[in-house]
Amino acid sequence: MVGTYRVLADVGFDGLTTQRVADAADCSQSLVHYHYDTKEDLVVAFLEWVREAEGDYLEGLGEGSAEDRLRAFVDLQLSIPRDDEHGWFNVAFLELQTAAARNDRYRDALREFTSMVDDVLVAVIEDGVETGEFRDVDPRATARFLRYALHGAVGATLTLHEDATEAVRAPVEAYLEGVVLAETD
Amino acid sequence: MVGTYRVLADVGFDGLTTQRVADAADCSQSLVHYHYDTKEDLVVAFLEWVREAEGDYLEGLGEGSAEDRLRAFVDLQLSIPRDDEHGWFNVAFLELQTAAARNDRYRDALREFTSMVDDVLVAVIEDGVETGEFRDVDPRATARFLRYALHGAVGATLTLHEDATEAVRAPVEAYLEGVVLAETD
DNA sequence: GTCTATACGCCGATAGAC
DNA sequence: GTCTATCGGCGTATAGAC
Repeated sequence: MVGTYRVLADVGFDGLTTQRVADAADCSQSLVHYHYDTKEDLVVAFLEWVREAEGDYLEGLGEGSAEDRLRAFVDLQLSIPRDDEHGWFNVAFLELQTAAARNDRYRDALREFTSMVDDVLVAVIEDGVETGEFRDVDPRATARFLRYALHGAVGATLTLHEDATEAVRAPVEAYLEGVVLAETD
Repeated sequence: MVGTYRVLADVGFDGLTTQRVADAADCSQSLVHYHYDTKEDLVVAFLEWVREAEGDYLEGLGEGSAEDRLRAFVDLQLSIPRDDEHGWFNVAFLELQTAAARNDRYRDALREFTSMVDDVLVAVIEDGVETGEFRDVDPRATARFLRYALHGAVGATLTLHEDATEAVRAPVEAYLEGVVLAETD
């Protein structure tokens, strides 16, 4: 699994081969097939393995107020670096998502990621609405809109090298203030 | 070029091979290489070819007021169908975008698409700001935020089969009313 | 321009020894 | 569990005839 992560970061999902995973794990290619019958099995197992780490990652939102946690989420998304191993792995993760369009098993596995994110966001927004920090927005719809916007920005940064993660900060702020956060004036 | 389009829609960028393009164009594989030295050349030429069609596509925004044209853009993006040839081609286009992360030539070609979209959107928003239909928002930042949000939603619909294009309509409307459109009350 | 034939490599997966 | 060896297939690209 660790080897798979490195290979994905190195050469992308497109370049993921059982031989490269074997090299990264310092074993023979056939041993990879001994543990995972097919390459598809390997990938699905990897996605389940990495999902647990993702859970911890989302814990990084901390405690604080609903507004703090929402802002922490935005920062977390927009702070994905472009040139280190983590960034390159995220590129591979985007490749995997497009592969999911034609592969049911990948799609099911990846949907659990997005629903995990949504659940966290929905909880934060519901909390904010209840305490009066936020306006009376639809938590689920707002969560998904925010997820899509940030995902789109991160994708453009990682793949097209747009300066999206910076450029989008102000508009996101405008959205939060104009639609989500309770008016303070 | 037409054959390439069909192949991409059929089997995706991952499944794009010179042999399949040859089959779709009803010629031999070597003839493809006669016209395009490498597969990469073929893809770059294809992207330039398809960009012209994209220009016409964006003309579909029509005339109308700035608000009408902005809404037309949103509808245009959110009405991409998931199961016809056009939808599958868009999936392949997403694959191509992720490939751009590791390929300079693809990246340059694709950036021209996004800057084309941005230019159209910026013009609409500038117009709206001038006429007073819109508030005094930053046209470029607003355009990109909107592009990212819609792109994220379309991507999730096409790849993960989320019902994003529907779910996002209300939040987008809330964004337009709460941030972009001039207050009418 | 268009073809057939082919070189050459890498892929996923399996067989079989240890 | 782990290895080496190997099969069959498909990928890009090229050579050379017409």
